Amino acid sequence: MDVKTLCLGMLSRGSATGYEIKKQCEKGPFAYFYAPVFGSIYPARNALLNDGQISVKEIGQNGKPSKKVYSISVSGRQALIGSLSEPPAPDRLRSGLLFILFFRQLLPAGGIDTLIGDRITWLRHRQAEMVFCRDMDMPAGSSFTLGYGLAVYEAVANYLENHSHKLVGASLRNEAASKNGIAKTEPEGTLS
Amino acid sequence: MDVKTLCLGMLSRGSATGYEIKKQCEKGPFAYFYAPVFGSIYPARNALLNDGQISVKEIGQNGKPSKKVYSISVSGRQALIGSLSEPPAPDRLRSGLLFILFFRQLLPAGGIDTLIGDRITWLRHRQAEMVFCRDMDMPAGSSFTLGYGLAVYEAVANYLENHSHKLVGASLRNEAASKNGIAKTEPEGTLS
DNA sequence: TCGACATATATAGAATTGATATATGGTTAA
DNA sequence: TTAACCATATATCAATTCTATATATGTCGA
Repeated sequence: MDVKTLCLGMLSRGSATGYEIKKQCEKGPFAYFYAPVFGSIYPARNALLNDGQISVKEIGQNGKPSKKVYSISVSGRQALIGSLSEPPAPDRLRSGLLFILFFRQLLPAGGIDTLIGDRITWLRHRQAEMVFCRDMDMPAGSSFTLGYGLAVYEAVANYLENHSHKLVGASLRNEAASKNGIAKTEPEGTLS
Repeated sequence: MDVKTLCLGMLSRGSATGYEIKKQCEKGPFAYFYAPVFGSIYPARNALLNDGQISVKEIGQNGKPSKKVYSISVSGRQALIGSLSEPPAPDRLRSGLLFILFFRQLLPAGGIDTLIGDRITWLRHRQAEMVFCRDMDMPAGSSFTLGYGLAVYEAVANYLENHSHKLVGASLRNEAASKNGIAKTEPEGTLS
């Protein structure tokens, strides 16, 4: 699913500006699975316009910069259905937090609990937003992906809450040991 | 965490070829959070070599194409620690499967259960691989991220197993209704 | 009234992906 | 047996996507 397909998907639910497409990607049932940046959305939207898969209607807003409201065309809807019919690419994730936690033993112990605590706060906040919109009237696909995102956030928040003490404890022990010149208390972890 | 930092992280655990870096990213406790492609790893590795953050030793393998084994340098280790000390960027996810399921009402009902079933099979397979390597001796950071990945896979597999029937049911009802010319049985779902 | 934030668009340069190419040896199915 | 396929190993290029930045205006609170 590339950015062009994502834009078609958003516009299949109703006409919108590029700005609105981006904002819709960041919240509600759509929030969990992909949120491209403006630098991706605007060029993709232009390409779709050139291909005739969407049309535009400019709306002046007395003084304010004018909106450009885009609508999906028949050929755009066909292209969307074509993309949806292809087998999905594997999910792609990049987590900077997990990278840091993985290499925790290279860092001083302080700050790791804050890092994890901040993430838990963020996750709980998102959950609250998502639960709020769960009550709304929506198609089965939307509520399914919303529930999926909620399930992941719940699992991650619980995991962090229940297991962070091990990580923090290991860091403190490691730090104390190295200060006293004692050999490290845990294995290296090498490429096998 | 960019690809250069990822390479430094992998090499901090022991010397390796570019090929080995990629393979290590795909399995074990590292598997869950990022796996760049060769096209990212080789250029990143070249840049690190030019910067003096890694060094190389070419090893001929009678007949076979020769290996280039890379090792992290002191400045590379410092750069890694510097990157690890910066606050992490937010996690980034792109899920083609969720995109398809979200727009399920645009597709024929057939095939959705297969799509979900295949994903469950894949998740259970990965879980088995990860549980296998959980028994090994590893630092606290590795077992923490391994457990994190396992928790997410478990939550997702369970969610798919317990909720896919709703999605498939809605699809079948929708399809039957549209064949009979009856108005659709579920809301549109528009941009608010 | 000054700074921060939301609405709205846009682009250039950097980073990353996807597809493809090369080469060899081992395994597997026709 | 021989062709097809997979694992090891490297590399590059075009297309895609991200990061950072720029512009413009209205609103809201300090």
